[in-house]
Amino acid sequence: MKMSKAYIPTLKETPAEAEVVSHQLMLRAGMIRKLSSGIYTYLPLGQKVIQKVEAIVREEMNKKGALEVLLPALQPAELWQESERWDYYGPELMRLQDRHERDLCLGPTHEEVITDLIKDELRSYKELPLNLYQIQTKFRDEIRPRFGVLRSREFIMKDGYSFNVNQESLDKTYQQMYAAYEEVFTRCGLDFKAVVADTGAIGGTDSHEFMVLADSGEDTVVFCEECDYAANLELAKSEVDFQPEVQKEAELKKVETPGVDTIEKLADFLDRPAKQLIKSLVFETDSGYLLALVRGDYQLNEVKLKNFLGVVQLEMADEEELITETGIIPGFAGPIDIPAEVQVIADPSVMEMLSGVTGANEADYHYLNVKPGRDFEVDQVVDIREVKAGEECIQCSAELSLTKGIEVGQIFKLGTKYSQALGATYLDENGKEQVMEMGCYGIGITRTVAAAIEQNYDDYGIKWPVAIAPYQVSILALGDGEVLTAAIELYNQLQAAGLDVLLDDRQERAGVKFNDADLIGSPVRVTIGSRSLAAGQAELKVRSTGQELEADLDKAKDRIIKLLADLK
RNA sequence: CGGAGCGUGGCGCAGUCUGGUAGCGCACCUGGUUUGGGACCAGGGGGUCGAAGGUUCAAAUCCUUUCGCUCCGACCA
Repeated sequence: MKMSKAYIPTLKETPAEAEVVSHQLMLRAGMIRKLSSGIYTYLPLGQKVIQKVEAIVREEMNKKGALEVLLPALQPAELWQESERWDYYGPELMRLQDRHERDLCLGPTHEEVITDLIKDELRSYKELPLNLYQIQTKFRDEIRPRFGVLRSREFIMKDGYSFNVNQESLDKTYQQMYAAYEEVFTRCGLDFKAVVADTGAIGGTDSHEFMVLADSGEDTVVFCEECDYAANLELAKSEVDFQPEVQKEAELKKVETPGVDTIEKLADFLDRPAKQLIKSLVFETDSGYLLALVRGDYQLNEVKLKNFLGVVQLEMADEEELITETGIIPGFAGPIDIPAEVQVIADPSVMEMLSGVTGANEADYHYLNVKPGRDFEVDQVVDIREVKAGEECIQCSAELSLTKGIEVGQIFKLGTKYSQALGATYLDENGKEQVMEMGCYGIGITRTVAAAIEQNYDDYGIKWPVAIAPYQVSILALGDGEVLTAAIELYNQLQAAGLDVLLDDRQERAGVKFNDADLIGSPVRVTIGSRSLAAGQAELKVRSTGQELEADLDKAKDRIIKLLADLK
């Protein structure tokens, strides 16, 4: 592509609205423009990168025998009511009505549609397993779109769905997809980790997320320094010795603690470390109130609690209702002498305490010397705390670390959740009707593009990994006449060799061209000016490493091809 | 939804407190000089000041309502 003919509107200044690097650079490099909150237009350069990522995904999916389909984005409410997600999915689901006032939604994911298709078409075990995928725009009415394309309301996603005869077959497909995902993200040049993940609103049993490691990530990944254990913080477990150091049992004692309604204030007020306090949090569930206890120095992990309770929604109790209905006062809540109907769930970290501190369920009072079992009973002891860095790995006892990640893909074993609800069954060898086992496999295409930038940039712009660079080579013609002729000659040679090449043939000063080239971030930059031309040479520079070298014009093509090959 | 902030030419902003001819930088167009890391000179085009209503002789500026956008939080791929 010649720059003089291209539409790549680069920006010198960073738009004020862009907070994260990928958002800033995608705007500046002329890849995207915002239409509305969380809704973006992809300009030619952005579209080209998307197509590169899609091509890699297609290849790897096809290699595993998955088949591409195109599914409706607009879907009838009935389908979602059948799977009960019309209610469960919540306000995130983009809903609308047609002129007949029929309820519809814009698909955030396609389990319902695909299962509906399959249940009518597939009847025999002989036709299974089947693995279908789609790459298309999906919609989520995000509460707060942010970070540009990383969390938008409209985004491109690859979603795959497998239908298997049994668990064993599903396991096999799942493994294949896991392998395909590793291949996809490796080929995209990303530094990533596959981690054990929560299944959330999609549901199912096993799940892994593929996380691109970047500081701007919204997820926290827990991983072992020694073995292969890696999990999303939402699910991560650790080994911890909760034996209290020098603590003695003593008689329960109520003390006045005016205005001390947080763990921090309490630790300050009593001059005790948080680990000697018990944090009590009150939630509202379908079956009433629930008191969750963790040691003061831990954070409650709501996902763990939700999963234990088997609920999708979990709300902190409304203060006023809580006080009138149970007498529990937020800030001074505790497990001692609370109404029997309030369920008490404690983290193991609490149970070993000999002399803790809890709220007294009375404004401005706490209990000292609290001992679980003696002073209060708990209904369940469950791991509901958030893992902290430095704790022991549950697999090998080595130290755990935490890092930030951007989720670019997730795979699930759905089991029979949707096939059951929507009636996707088949006849087995014995002519008996069986429910299909399903799996689903997603990759955020547009998010992957942004994640790649989050991992590959410097002060001057993007440093594209070769495989997904919109153009592998940028040629800067610093002049016209012979210089331009030589540049076009090399441009033609490289294109003939199958490369995507961007030729800067604009009537611009050198500085402008250099800066745009750095911003757009082609892996290899070639400069041809009167100086180098006089010597019969072109100057090559590798964007990622800064490596510079000169090549004779007649050998430049081969040098460039070799450079690119080495970069992979 | 709670908290904070912002809407002035394509982009970045000043002007708003204290009402009085709508400005600056970048970008864009024309001509000239320049030409290896975002040139210079001269000339030029482009703005319902987010929208509606009100106060006033007079509103970007004051008042009311409303819409949009961004950030923090809850939530989530």
